[in-house]
Amino acid sequence: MNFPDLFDAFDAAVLPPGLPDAAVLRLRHDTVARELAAGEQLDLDPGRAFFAFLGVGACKLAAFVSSAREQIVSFHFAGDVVHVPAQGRYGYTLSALTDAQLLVIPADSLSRSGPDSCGMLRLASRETENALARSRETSIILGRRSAQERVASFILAIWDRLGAGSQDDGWIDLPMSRGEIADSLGLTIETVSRQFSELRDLGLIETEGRSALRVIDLPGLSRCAGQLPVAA
Amino acid sequence: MNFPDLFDAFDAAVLPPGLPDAAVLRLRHDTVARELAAGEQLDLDPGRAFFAFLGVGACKLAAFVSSAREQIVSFHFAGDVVHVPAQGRYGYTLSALTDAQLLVIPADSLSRSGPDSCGMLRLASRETENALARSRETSIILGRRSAQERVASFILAIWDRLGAGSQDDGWIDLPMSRGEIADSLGLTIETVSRQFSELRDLGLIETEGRSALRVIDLPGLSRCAGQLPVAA
DNA sequence: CGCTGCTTTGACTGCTGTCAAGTTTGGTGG
DNA sequence: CCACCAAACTTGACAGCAGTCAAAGCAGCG
Repeated sequence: MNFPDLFDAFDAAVLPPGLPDAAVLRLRHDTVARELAAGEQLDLDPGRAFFAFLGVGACKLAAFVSSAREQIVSFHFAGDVVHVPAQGRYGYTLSALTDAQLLVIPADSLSRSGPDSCGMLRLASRETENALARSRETSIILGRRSAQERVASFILAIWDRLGAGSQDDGWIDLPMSRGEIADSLGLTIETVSRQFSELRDLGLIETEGRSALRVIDLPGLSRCAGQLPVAA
Repeated sequence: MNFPDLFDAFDAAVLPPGLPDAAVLRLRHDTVARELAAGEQLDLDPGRAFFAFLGVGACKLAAFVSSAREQIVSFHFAGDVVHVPAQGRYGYTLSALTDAQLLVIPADSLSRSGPDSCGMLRLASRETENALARSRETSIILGRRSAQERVASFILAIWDRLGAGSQDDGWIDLPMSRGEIADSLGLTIETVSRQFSELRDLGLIETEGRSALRVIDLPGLSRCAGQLPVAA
């Protein structure tokens, strides 16, 4: 996918309808396309915040905590808009899990003044709010859940995200390693592996090779995740 | 403080300068003042998102996880703007730790269309972004830190927030209980209490009664918190 | 002064991290 | 097509930290 196609996809999927052409054109002007190979990391000015629209592939947003370990803030897939914050107490990096194509949009280009920029601002506000909601859910999972609940929650989330549109045989491919799963759940590789094995032994999931995964018993897995129905 | 005083404080502290009078007036019209006694909970439409400006007092924003335990998302103090999200997977509540006075502003009233509303949108966007940054830091702390590091981080954060403007003798009053601290750090009451005792035995802090606290050795406490200097 | 609820401390258990082998996987080059 | 290799994954043994259960100590308040 080249820049025009990527931008069109972005326009169709994300931009609110009815934006003035001038605003879209200016946004298009500020936007840059990037192609990342699997494992490659997006190199940006750490002092500025960005939004990234992921057209193709899968990415992780990670905070640098120490040389030994990073905390993965979120995983993203085709069609997602990622909020990459400016460096505060921690530095953030966006890296590709698979070959990826994305658009990079400086956050301040969405919030520039001007009579026609309200739509852009609303977009930025909405995406930031989405990111906030996801982040707060992450906090809840990290604060209160056992290893098994975390892994089960993770599988459910990935299943929700990748299972629907995937092939009909019900298998999905995890684009991230066990280590990356561990880094996103605040666990070690070994514990993640053990929990995968246990969920397999319980007959809730099936795995094949490093990355193939199938959920057999969705309600059972939800129970393992400690999911409560949303309080009415 | 009555409504006009509260709103003036909000205007002075938060609203960007140069907003059109009409926009400020409309915002003022959509804004409601609330007074909460300690322990009381703000009762809002759970289906809508709000911003709250805390004029006086201290509050906690909590997510309802199970009947046994809540996850406290953040603590807030006089002058803060709190983002109270609409109910998603979890319901959120804002409760007063001390007697509090606050302004409640529906989030959509900041994002309503109109040529003069860009300033409001920018405000909403900025506040949401602040909340996101704090939430991501929380995730990092919950995911990767030991009990002692969490408690030390918590004390440092509170000290930063309350220590500066406080009395000159260097004591601050914690408005939250050990249980609430535990709920915000993903620990149990007993562990929090043990860590307070240990930090006291280490000569890093001093406590008196339930709520009085003084930091004696700030660098030492930072070391206990496992703070890394921001990577250059 | 005595109550109630919060906090502290102690003993013990269990989960998860650490360390250390094995085993599998998927790719690479012969 | 097969053999080999490095990296990723799995499994086991063990230790340590934090949770659980229980009891005692305090603070604030009528």
